[in-house]
Amino acid sequence: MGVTETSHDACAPLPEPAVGEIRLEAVLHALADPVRLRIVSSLAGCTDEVNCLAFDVPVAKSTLTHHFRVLREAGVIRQVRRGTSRMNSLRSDDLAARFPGLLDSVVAGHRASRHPV
Amino acid sequence: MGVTETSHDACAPLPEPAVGEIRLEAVLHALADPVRLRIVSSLAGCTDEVNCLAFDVPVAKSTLTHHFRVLREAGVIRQVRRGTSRMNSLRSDDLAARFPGLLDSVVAGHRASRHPV
DNA sequence: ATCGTAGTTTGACAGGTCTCGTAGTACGAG
DNA sequence: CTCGTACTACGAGACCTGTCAAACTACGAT
Repeated sequence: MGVTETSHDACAPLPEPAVGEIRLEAVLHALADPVRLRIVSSLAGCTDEVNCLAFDVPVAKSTLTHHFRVLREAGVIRQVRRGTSRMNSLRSDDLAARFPGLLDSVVAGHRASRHPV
Repeated sequence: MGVTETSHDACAPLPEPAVGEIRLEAVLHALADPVRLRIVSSLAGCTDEVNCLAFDVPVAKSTLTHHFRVLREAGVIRQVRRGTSRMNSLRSDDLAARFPGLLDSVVAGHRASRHPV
């Protein structure tokens, strides 16, 4: 019986807004937090997926869960279940399609303000 | 006595951060509110200064004062006293210098999402 | 089957934000 | 000087947010 694939697809991304549903205010609000900005900046750096606990932000696990949900529900990131982990990736293409240049300028601005050592 | 000009210059802008002091998170937070986003979008449209009550946002006067202060303290707008009015203008150049492309993409995104009639 | 790892859920708390109405200030016009 | 206009200041209330700890679930490894 091929129930495993239909009932709960282990590789399907968690609930997220469609490209056309992404709201500007939600994205700006999601990016306006230092912890989330740092996460996004990190994600923009590496090309492939990263699990949730791989970020060196000084917050508790549950707080991290909260921030990842805000980012996902705003349409900034995508989360996919992979074993016991959640792999996160930026929705760069979707964001660029809806708000061209926004993500790039934010990430660039964040890097610049964290004055390169 | 020429006290009038030195003690309180009627044309000096109200307290605002210097260009180098503008923080990305503060700007994003300032833009993440529907009322303020609308104000900024309006200001981006007309080239010259606009007084505070010239915006058709559905909020009380005191609320408007609050929003203008948030925008000014974030470094998004400049306020200058002119008679009994406060003339507001976008700090487009300063923002472009510090976070290139940010303001443009936000304003463009806001206009686009308010689906053109 | 047992254990450890990764993450979620819940409840709680402190603090911030948006909103308003009312009262007050500053300025120009008459 | 008096009046109206434009805006600010000061609470106060409702709501939202970021944070944590503790208990829980889901999965893989042994």
